[in-house]
Amino acid sequence: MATGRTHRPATRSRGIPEATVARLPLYLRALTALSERSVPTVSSEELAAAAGVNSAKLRKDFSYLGSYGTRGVGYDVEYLVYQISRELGLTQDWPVVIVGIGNLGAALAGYGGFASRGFRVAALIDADPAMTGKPVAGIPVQHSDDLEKIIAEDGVSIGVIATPAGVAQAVCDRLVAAGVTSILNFAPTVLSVPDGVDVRKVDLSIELQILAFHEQRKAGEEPGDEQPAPPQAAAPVAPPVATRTTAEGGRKGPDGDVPAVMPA
Amino acid sequence: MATGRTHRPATRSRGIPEATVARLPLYLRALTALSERSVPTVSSEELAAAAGVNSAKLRKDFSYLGSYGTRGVGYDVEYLVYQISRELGLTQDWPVVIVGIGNLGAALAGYGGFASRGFRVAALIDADPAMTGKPVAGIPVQHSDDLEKIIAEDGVSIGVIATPAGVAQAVCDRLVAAGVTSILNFAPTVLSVPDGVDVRKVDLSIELQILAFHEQRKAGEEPGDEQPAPPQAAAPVAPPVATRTTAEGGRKGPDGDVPAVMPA
DNA sequence: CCATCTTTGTGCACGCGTTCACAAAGACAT
DNA sequence: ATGTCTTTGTGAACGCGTGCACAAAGATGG
Repeated sequence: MATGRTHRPATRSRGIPEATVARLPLYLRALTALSERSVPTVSSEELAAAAGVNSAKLRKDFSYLGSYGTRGVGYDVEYLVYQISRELGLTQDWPVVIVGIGNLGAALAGYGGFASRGFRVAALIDADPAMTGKPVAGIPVQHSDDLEKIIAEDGVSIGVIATPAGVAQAVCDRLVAAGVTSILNFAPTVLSVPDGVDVRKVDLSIELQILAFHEQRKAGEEPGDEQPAPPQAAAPVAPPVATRTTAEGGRKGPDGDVPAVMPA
Repeated sequence: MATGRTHRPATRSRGIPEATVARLPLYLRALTALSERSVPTVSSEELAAAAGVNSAKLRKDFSYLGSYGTRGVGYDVEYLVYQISRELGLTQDWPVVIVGIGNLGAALAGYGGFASRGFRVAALIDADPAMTGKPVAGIPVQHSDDLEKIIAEDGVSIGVIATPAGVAQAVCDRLVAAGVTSILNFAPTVLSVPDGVDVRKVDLSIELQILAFHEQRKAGEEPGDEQPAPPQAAAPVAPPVATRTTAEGGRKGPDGDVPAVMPA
């Protein structure tokens, strides 16, 4: 879950469970694909398979939206697409600003997934004066000095942060002060925001580390249930004492950040 | 959570809870920052604040790793960095291949977060012959014909998919067949893999849609607890009944996938 | 050596999320 | 109409994750 809710009691009084909300986009994608193939109806079983979830879960998810299915038949594809779109707020236009037009920011600007679902890139913002005016993905980059003005004029409420970690919090603060209430953060930092502002984070490094954990476990299992990890109690593995834990022959974390070893 | 486990019973016999594993990288980052500032020890309270979590949760998380703290004092920063790194498997070298060197793939190739934590970009792979040999982020792109060879030679077990959705499953299949057992998927598709292979997905579009949902709710609340969404009970929107949901209107999306609104 | 103070480690309770399993609802054929 | 068959919608049980609150551990000072 590369996500990170920040507060909010839970799911709201009579609302839809958070876990369900997170799956709705998945269902929507599968339904849209069916819609394009002109499939009129689908059963929970079929749709669940397409979305990669359990059919019981899918039915329960839909039950939170209302009774949109027909027993013995299934769900009307078009109708469901509409209902989910409406529930997610995709029937309205959401202007989005992307701050930090480096490699990643540029990739995001050109990402088709934005435009295709009600999201509109209202502006690209970067602090580098050399970037100002330069078109990226067909949109001219604007200087961060104008951040507040841009947000106010376009009524932007969603901001995407693709800046270096060091300035992410500062950018976040300015976005929030300017009126943004939802933030998608790609910078590897924990952002703190006032109540009422939602933050979701996408962190490539974290995802990789989670994969590495499972990968390591897989490798360590085959041999025969070997002791997964010497509880440090003993003396083995690089007793935190002065060792150099390979994988770090003296490399240097670009943004300051090394595997690091340890003196007991 | 932009994540997506695919199977696996839960957390493994005597292992660490999945939720905890997902937070370890977060702690590691905070600890690394402290380490660079030469802070010797830190309390659960301080570290929790830095990582943006609850201190009780943090202590419980660490308890799964062992008793690495000292009551009345806190945790030894360097020692904890080492323990977490080891637990996550970051003390070893993980060669990674990135498939699909478009905007996103290039951004990933240049992302510092990779190299900084034991991950090494072993190869960049793209199907476009025009890309072959061209250096991206200092690494020459290789043609996808050589995918199997590359993976075998470098002993790659982690693959990153940054291709268009249409070919993601095919690429995935090839990666798995070649020996990759962990995949980080950026393509907006549900990948199906055999047991034993882990898949995590990062989907920008989904994250935005979740934000839009909350944003819409925030907007709809102020007015005075207004009915958040007409429950459709009424007569409006296309009652699923007879409505033949025709053989499709004739809408068309870029990569197959449209906002999809609906004939009221 | 004892008292006090800080901070960890964890037992426990609670709530969310998942899954099973089945009754109810409706389509469809006869 | 009636019966059969399919598929939904959901009650109930279970398990994981979270957070409280406190006892135990150890540091520190006298």
